[in-house]
Amino acid sequence: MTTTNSDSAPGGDFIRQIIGDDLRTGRHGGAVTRFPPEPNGYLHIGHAKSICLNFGVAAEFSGRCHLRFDDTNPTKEEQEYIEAIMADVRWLGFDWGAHLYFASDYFETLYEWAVHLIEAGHAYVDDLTAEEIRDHRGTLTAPGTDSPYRERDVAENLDLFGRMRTGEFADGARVLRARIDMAAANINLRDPVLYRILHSPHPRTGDDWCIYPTYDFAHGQSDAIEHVTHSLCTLEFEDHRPLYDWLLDHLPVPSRPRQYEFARLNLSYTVLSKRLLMKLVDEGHVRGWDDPRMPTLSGLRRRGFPPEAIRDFAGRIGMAKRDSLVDMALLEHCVRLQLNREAPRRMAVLRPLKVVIENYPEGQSEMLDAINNPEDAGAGSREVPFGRDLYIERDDFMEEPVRKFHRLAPGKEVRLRYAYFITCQSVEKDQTGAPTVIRCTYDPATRGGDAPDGRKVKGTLHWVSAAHAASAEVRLYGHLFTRPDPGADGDLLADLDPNSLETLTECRLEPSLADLAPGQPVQFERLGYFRLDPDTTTAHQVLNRTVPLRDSWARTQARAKA
RNA sequence: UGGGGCGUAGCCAAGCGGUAAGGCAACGGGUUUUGGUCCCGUGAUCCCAGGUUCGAAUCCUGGCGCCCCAGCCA
Repeated sequence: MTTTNSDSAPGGDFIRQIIGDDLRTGRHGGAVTRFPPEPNGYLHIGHAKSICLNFGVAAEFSGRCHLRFDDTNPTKEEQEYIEAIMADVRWLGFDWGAHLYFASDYFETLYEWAVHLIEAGHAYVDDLTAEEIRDHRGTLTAPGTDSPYRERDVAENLDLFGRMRTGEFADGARVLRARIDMAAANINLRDPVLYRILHSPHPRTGDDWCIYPTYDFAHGQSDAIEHVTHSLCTLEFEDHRPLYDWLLDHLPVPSRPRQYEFARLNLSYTVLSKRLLMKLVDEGHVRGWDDPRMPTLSGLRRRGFPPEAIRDFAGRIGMAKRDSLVDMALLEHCVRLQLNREAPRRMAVLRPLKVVIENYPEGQSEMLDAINNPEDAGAGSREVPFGRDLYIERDDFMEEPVRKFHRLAPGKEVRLRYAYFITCQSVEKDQTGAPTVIRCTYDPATRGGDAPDGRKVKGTLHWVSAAHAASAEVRLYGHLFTRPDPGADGDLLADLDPNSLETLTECRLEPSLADLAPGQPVQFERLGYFRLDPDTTTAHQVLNRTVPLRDSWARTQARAKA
């Protein structure tokens, strides 16, 4: 038995327990799972939970995991999504090897099996309209009534179904239905539709078909064809399991998969529904599926979330059957954990405030050593230029410091990281009273940041040399929504946070950042983790803030205000 | 008043009749040239009520609450 993370119990979650039992008792020789996306949108972090489960289980139980597209509805599916989904799964770190499949690969077999059902009297062609079928279905508490076409004989059903295939009828004119029980308490068993007429070209099969199987008629059979042993899906399919089993019971399938359901992921301050995400994109509330505020894998990737962090997150949230709302803070924690290990440190000033070191010679500069990553001795160090004119963060100066403010203020001494102790001598302000230039003196004896006399300073500030700084645009992201459960009051858009994106255009970076590589995460000391955005050009760097560093000072201040 | 699920700390989640793991968050403390990281510490009797048992979060009965299902979507 393998445990992937510290918090999983010896037996693993209920799914791993079931699979472990099945292998132990010899029910199966190995575990075969599948991740079955419909190519009608982009993958989001909820899918990542399923991907990590399916591929994870396969790896842990020496089995395999297939990537199978559930492409049974050509009116909603596109090649663009197929490619994006494959790229996302790979990026997340999983490999389906040779096992790439499409439900559409099985259309011919599925058709033959439909004929098999008809011949056995288990399916019939129904001429009722969609509305009539709905009316005949009954309600949650009242049984349905049989369609007048339910007793058609086999020959007529066969003839009609064949003519459905050849394109003789218009969309919606007829459907093929399973002949089960119109009075079943489970509505999915009230003669579910198996095939519908859709004169629509398919991304994979083109114009070969004008009838397409429904999800219910394709999924379980596809599992069986691929010899999937454990078909893992979300809770809303629980009601479909009796139908899943019924179909396998009545068809000459080559294997017998079983379906198990787990709770889908809900994450606070965002939505995980392809429909709602598409709405945000279509209505322009975000810039696209890969907007860094989106919970899509492409959005998280652009934002700078490492795939390792998402996998770690998937392991930590557990796997159960109860509805839950996972705290976004847990995801951010996983991101920081990973980035703290791997991201080299740099200095950047997001909201610059000019500092002049009055006793530092004009025109002079020097190089100072800075450690690249205190968490990784192998990361080495670099040189950072220092000079008379510097920039510090506006937040790091207060003319009238509040209690416990450890940063720069008139008369106070602080350390400039890896540089010198400086003391604020005077402040220049504009008409509004906002500081424009801070005049300081430095102590040459504190080069590197240590005072030989042993004196201490409370604060250490990041800084950038004005003469050497590069300029950049930095985009800060917050939650897309203002509340943990957006839309709970019925109006999703009303819960959008208008301040979820803040763009800063006056940022100053230490010169070594000029050759930051595209996929390279970086920590700006005291600020957070950042990564180049694809909007970057040779003339203009754009960085995304992946996630800020934890900031206990900001928390203390917020508490003081409240 | 139909069927299917689920109820353990603010949020996740172990537990599988033997006396409530762990993570996140929060709060306190230590280390610190990032108010970062790291380290230490602080919280529950398990939806409710009965019952079985030497012993119940775990078994039984009855309530209560929440989620899903009436697409020719998946």
